[in-house]
Amino acid sequence: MPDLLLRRLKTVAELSGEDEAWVTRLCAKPQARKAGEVIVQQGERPRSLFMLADGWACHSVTLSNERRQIISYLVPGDICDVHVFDLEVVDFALRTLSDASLVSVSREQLAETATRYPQVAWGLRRLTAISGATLRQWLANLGMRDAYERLAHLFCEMWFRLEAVGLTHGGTFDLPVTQEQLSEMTGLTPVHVNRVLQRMRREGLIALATRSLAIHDLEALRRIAEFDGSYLRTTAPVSSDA
Amino acid sequence: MPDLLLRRLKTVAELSGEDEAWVTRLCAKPQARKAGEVIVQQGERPRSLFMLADGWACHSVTLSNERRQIISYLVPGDICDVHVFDLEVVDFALRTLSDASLVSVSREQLAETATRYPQVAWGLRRLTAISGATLRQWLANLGMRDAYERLAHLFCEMWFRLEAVGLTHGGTFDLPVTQEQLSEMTGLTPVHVNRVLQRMRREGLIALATRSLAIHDLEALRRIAEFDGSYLRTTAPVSSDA
DNA sequence: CGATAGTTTGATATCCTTCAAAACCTGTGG
DNA sequence: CCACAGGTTTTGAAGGATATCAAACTATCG
Repeated sequence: MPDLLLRRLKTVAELSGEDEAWVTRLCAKPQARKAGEVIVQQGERPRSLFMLADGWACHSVTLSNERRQIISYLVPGDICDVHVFDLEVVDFALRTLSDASLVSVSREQLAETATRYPQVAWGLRRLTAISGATLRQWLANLGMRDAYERLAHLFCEMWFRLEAVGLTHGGTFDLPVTQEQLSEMTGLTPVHVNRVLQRMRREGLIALATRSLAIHDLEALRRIAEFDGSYLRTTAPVSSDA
Repeated sequence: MPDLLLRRLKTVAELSGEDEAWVTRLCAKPQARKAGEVIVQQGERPRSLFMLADGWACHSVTLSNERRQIISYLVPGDICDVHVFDLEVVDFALRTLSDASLVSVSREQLAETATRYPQVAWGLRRLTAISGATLRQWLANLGMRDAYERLAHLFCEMWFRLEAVGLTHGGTFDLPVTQEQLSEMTGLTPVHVNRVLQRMRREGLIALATRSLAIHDLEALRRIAEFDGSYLRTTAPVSSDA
């Protein structure tokens, strides 16, 4: 919880002391939210930009008949959507998956960031670009892979994203998500997710406790999913521009 | 072909005469490409930002075993990816689907746009936001809908996107895409796509000629797909900001 | 300790894929 | 103008992956 947002930003951009101070100020007053709260409704006008300081959240789209798809999940250090202010209506909901802590950035603060802290702005752009890439990979995941591969891919991605913010401990990480929610992420049935998970356990790939996932054989998971994490782009940045 | 790019931009932002002149200049020298060419390879460093002046193109991701997923398709007036310059490597390929005409914008030109033509920059941001929304809807499409609904959704989307740039004529539009490619968009088998198309014809929803699609019952397609086009956001913009 | 949410199980139906071959176009060269 | 080549669409039969439904279990928490 000690500024994971700052930590995350620093993985994608070089920040000066002033930059850091500004970011710290932006993150000054995080709001606590309970699991399962709706932070932003599909169809609302954008009020502010959210960044996730702690906990998990997700973007989702809902159809009339109760069908719901999780479009992306957010872990600590992620920003929710930099483009919010560019459209008059947001096309997806933002919901917490676990108890969470959110930082809210106003339109004005964002504008000020752009003009006075270009490195921070650049970092935000890069994070945005990364979540765009993640979305594309996910689309590919749904389109090309079967259930087994899909879940393997998901777990690989989670592993690397959480590792980047130091949220893994010895092959294990917190997974505050039900199988039903995993099914909403993967476009599968809860029942089927359950069966695939059992298979993965039987094969010694993972172990799954109530709120945490242990990865026993990351290499195997990567092979199964043909996972190439380069889209998560965690290398140090080289240069910026205006 | 008379600047569809300009036309598209004007659907999302108010442009002054100078803005228009600048856009026209950017679009001065379009390059012609044949169908099926690879414009940008997965894994390349970004060289320039592409905008599609004419024809169809797509972004795609490929897995080793020949599996390929079309991540998004581009129609005239679309920009290919504003975030190219924010990452050191691009994570998806850009390919033409038909003979096409592409405008290429350099890093410097983009920077100049940002500093000297804020309205144009705003328009580009909005178009980017829209394609992000489109991507999310597509993900939802793959995750929640069956083959029949998926194709219905795709056709609705195509209809409204093409209409926005004046590329529909009396219920019909050019569709320079094989069933195989439709299958790569929807994550289905070519064979199955074929069967669903036949069903749609039998039901009087569409008619499909070699290179063009006639929508016979748009309302029915919308109902089937629960299509809500508001994410394509084609209303006039209200205000900008720095 | 009982209520409630989450996970597991089994049996059955369906959608979609796979493979392989046939039919159909469209453009090209003789 | 015909014939043929190559790509695209269509067809059929059969298998596999995933969904559906409903019930039994298992945790967790007040």
